[in-house]
Amino acid sequence: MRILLAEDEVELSNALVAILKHNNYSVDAVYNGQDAVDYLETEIYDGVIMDIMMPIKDGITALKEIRKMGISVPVLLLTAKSEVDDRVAGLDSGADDYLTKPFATKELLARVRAMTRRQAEQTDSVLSFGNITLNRATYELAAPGGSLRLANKEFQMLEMLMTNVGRVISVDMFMDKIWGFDSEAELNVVWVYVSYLRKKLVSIGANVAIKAKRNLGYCLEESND
Amino acid sequence: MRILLAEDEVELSNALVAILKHNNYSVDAVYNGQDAVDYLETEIYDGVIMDIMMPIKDGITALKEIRKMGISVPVLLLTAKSEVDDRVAGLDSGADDYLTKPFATKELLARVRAMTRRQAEQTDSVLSFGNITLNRATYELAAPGGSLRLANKEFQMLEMLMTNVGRVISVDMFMDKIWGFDSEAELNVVWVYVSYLRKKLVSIGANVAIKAKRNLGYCLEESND
DNA sequence: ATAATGTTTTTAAGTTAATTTAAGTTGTAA
DNA sequence: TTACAACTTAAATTAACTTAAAAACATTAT
Repeated sequence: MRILLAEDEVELSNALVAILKHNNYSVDAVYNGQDAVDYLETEIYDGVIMDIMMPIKDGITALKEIRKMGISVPVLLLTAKSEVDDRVAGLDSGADDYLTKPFATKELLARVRAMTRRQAEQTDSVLSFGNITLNRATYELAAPGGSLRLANKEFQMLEMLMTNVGRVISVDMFMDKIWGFDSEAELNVVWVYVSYLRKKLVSIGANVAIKAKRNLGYCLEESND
Repeated sequence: MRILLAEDEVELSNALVAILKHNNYSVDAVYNGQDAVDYLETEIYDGVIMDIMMPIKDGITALKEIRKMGISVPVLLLTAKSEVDDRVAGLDSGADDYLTKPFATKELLARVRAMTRRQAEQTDSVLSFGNITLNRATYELAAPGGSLRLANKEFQMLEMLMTNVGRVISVDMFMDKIWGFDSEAELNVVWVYVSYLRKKLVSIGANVAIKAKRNLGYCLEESND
């Protein structure tokens, strides 16, 4: 689940990124309304958390612009106590929900979940490629030879591979999306999980394999044997 | 019992959520008519409390839309003293009842009870899965080996599991629906109640079990032994 | 009011599974 | 044939889950 966070207070932004990452969201952070608009124009997100008071371009203006462009991504506005009027303006401009600062992280997460739930129900809950299927709701991986449940990281790796069939995914990309830029983890973990996944794919008789492209990364390929 | 509250005044909304939660309702709060329509389209509620004056889409328009979509959930309209005419329009548009602001919380609760009573009489008052049955009116849990009465939270947990057989329910979702965002309770309580329910299920010889899907949540499964 | 009872939440210690580290092994291109 | 990238495995660490028990809170009976 990809979230764009537009918040100019660096400390708060960093804290939110950490919290959201820890809750299995992929987060991109920007620090003003203009960047938010630019990012939303070129990338696809499942939800946006946007502060109202921001330099260069405020949250309301940014929101109006993206709605005018026909981008219907759900938006959660952050407002300070004193900005009551902005709140109404925000909802009028196409926000889906708002939250008053300061807020409990628990409530933020709940609202983000509520915001993205509809979105999640619409996207395909079962991915398939070759003779394998991956259930996004249960982490169940199935093939003719059997089925098993993947662990969190295993699932995220395979999900990335299956939603990017034909493209090569670099180790860095796995690290960024699954572990986060700032992660302390060694690149090694990616290799470890590739190894685990391969073993599991073989064990259930899958006809797809994770192929290494030396110096580039990995991609999923169907083995026609 | 799930209630959708559509009220744009944040203070009032928060107060009502607290009161309703305290009276064993699960409440989702939205702050405009459009969100109310969206929520009602995707989720099932036992009743709706809707303010008339709201940004983006007013209560009457929202009500008309949901009736047009064939959603027959009971709706209680909140109207300001000055909006007498709206009241008539509201009842014409398919509202079940209305209440004039300001109102006593006691009266609100009485009306909500009245509103949901019919609904409760219609919906299955006994859930069943495997060899267990759960009586929604008496909180009685029964299986071949005996029966017992569940406590409030125990009941709500099992009710959620039984109305979502086959789906995995996350700890966060339990927290959102049963305890509410603003709850101070630790995630831990969910684990504790799972433990209680398991013990009780075993004690009455149930052939269903609450299975943990690590990192995802819990689901109910029939054990075919 | 007070005690007795039942319910809910917290604490804490034990158990299991997932994740990461680290160190050794294999494969491949220059 | 060497150097580096890719891979594998086992052990160590960390996080998720389970359960028991006690504390906090609420309700009912005495």
